Amino acid sequence: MTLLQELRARGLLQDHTPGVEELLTNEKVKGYIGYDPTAPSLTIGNLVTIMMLVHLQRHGHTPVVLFGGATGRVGDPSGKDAERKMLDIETIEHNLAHQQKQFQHILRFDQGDNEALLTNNYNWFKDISFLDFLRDAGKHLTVNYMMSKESVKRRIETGISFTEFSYQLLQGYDFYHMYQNMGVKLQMGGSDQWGNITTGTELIRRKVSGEAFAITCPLLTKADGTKFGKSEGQNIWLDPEMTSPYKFYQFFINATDDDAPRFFRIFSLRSIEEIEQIIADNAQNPNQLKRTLAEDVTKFVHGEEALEKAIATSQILFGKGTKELLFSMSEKEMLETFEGVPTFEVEAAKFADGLSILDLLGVETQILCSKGEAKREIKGNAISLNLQKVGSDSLVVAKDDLINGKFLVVNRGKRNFHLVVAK
RNA sequence: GGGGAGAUUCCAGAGUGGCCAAAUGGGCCGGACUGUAAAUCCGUUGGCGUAAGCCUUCGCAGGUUCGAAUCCUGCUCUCCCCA
Repeated sequence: MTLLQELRARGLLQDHTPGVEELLTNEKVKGYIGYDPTAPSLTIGNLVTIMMLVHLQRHGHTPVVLFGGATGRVGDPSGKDAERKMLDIETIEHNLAHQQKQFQHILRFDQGDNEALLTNNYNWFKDISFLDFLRDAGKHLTVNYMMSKESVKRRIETGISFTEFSYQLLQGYDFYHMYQNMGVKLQMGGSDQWGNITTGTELIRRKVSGEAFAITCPLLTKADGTKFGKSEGQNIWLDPEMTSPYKFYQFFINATDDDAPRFFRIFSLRSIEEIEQIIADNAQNPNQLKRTLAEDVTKFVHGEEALEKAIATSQILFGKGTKELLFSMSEKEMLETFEGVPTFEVEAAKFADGLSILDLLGVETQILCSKGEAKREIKGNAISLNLQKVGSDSLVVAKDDLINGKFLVVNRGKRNFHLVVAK
């Protein structure tokens, strides 16, 4: 199976330039994807294109990660309705360092003939003067050509700064530079990047009569049409400090049934044959499919050990968990189980003569925003303490309610757990 | 440059002197049903208070009034039309 066939089978192929198939069968190719350091961590949304790099490498080619240390300072208009906020340089450097670490878990950087490479376009842009750039890049493409791109057209009415307008030229220059200096012939990315990518292939053609190639993947959406990658309005990050492996695992468990097969094809490292087999076997059992999906991805991103913990926690919280079980757990077990569950500390003394449930929820912790909200939620039967529903907002939490004398498990709704630690 | 319209609670959008913490829809959150899913139905959606009630909120700053989101003045911003 060729790379292209594999990407297609996995739902990771939207579009490609002619001749890619031949290129990939005839030679070992270096292919890159650019990532803008606009956040301290990569997100699960980024993971989609990262999978393209993973498969590229698994097919014996060389994946190249390009960090937009320079272009991240400018902002890509693609898919944006409004001008983007600029980040300061310290933030960008900081983000970049973090993202770099994450890639080291995901791609293989230590493997002889096709180890992954990593570079930063600041390396070359920092030495190019504006005049040089106008001569070397700007001269070769017409404004008419640049304006014909969808990302630009969409913004012509509402306004686009010269800076964002120029973005495709910068990205195109990246491709050109890497083509010339690193032998990179392929650029991949989300389908929203098609315009920017082809600016690159065009620049390469015009400047050096070279031929470069592109592959894009569809933008991943959920069955309900909303953007993939957020949970309760929050981003799912790949950094375990920012999104715990438990939450990460839960993100997939909570996927809509209809999405599970698609997600599974995209994110599982299993062979496509095995994937299809598992999907077929679980046609009547979507929950099992989602479990397998969640396990595969969590293991891939966070490792075996983190996965085990995420599963253990999930089982206690959603499966066999009872108040009695919680009280039978040791302090160590508690901490391990609830690692990754949002945790709040409250002074132990406050429990000494009883702490009202409203103060606990709305004042002493940020589980809820206010006492008013706490009252509403309790009235709505949403709050549980140590896995038992709180029926009255006049409940007082005393020392005896603390597991091991220091823990409280509070949940709001059936999915949002919190750990309160008395200190 | 001239003329017009507008800025309301997360969003859209009612409200044109007291009955307005502000209709309705969407979203969010929650409940029921299920399977930690979707769909559906239901509830909630500024803060404090057990409550009566109090406090903050309708672009910003003043003013009129017993009382203003609603009236007046100035300011800022947005949109539309003409030039």
